[in-house]
Amino acid sequence: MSASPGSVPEVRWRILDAAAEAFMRSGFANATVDDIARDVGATKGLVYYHFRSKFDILLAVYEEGMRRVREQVEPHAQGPGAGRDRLAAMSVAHELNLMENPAYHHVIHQAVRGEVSTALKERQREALLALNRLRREYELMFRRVVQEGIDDGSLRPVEASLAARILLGNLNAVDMWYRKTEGQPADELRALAHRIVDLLIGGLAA
Amino acid sequence: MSASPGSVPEVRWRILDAAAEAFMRSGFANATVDDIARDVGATKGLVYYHFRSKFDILLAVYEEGMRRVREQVEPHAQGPGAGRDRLAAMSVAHELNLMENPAYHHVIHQAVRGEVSTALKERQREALLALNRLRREYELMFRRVVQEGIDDGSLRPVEASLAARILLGNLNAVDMWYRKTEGQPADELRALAHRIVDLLIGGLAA
DNA sequence: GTCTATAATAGGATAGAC
DNA sequence: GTCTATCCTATTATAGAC
Repeated sequence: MSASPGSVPEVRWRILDAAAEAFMRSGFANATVDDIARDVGATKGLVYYHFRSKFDILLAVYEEGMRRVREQVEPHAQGPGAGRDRLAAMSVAHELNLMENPAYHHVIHQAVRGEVSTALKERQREALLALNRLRREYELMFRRVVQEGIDDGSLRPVEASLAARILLGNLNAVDMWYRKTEGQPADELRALAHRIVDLLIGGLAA
Repeated sequence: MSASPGSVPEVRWRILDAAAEAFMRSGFANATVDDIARDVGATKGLVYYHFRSKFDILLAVYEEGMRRVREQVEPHAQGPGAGRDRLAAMSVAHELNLMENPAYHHVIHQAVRGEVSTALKERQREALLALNRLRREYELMFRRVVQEGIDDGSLRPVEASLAARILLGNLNAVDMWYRKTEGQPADELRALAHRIVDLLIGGLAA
């Protein structure tokens, strides 16, 4: 498949996917550019033709991962429904996106935890900071909806910032144990996501 | 303070603490033995006198972290109380231990996620697997108590294994944002831990 | 026990052929 | 665009002085 003018060449996506997988498997620092190239079925030369450095690949994975999850989640934040219902819809969408793109999310979490810091050029530091700001805004969106839910009475009057952090932390914790299984039907995934969100919002207590 | 015969020399602890901090700060792979030595106020030579390799330091941190958290949490698993109450007590103890030893827990999480895999000697592979088994048993203890809570009616009849994973995942997610602040009073920590556990077990719903 | 070399090597990055 | 060959730096680990 040849790339149309101005579009992103297909091999770039394959590198991104392979990199996300490798970074998840071994951690960013342990994964080598050779690993990535091998998974793509090529050599280092190709990778360095498309990306300036290993860290720039990480940035691209981070950016693409955020683009995908925002696209799915943000539409649910607005709307006329109760805060609790919007929060649940956002949470399910986030969880589904995570289960469909585990490697991308895993890489984002490594970046947020700061486990990717090597000696960075100014340009790269800036880019990482910008992405972390984007991530922070994404988290604040959850907090805003929690607050709206408290205000409209659909959620318990808890501390919104703490509750939002815990909710999102929990949603993300799934990346510790969830692994995509080949050919798992979409409705099974949806059911799992709903059960998780129900537990988080509804609690464990009888 | 000189070490009594057979006891662990004090400098070993300082190395362990410095290593845990460095591994948390930069990730295991990025942290260098020089970093650790500098934080101890010594040079590499000292570190390699006390540990055979960087990976062996990780193993020691992992082991010590698990020892500390089990010591605090396991006593709450038994006893006559309702499952829900025991689960809450375990969760608070786990959370307090995490907030008091964030670096140790952070390192354990890296190991569980498999972000520490370099080329390992057989001896090291074995040790890592043994610790991961220990961790798994620790998690199963939570699941057992969840099941007991369901059986005695103090918890909702959910899927115990999923609920336990989510609970523990959430408790651990705190390591993403919590940072010890100097001289934070112990009862403030306790209050925070209780609020978190209350949210997790009681849920967000009104 | 602790330090100062220094050996050994892996892996990121680049140049240039094709 | 992609590959091969090579450079080069950072870092683990060791040897030996003190």
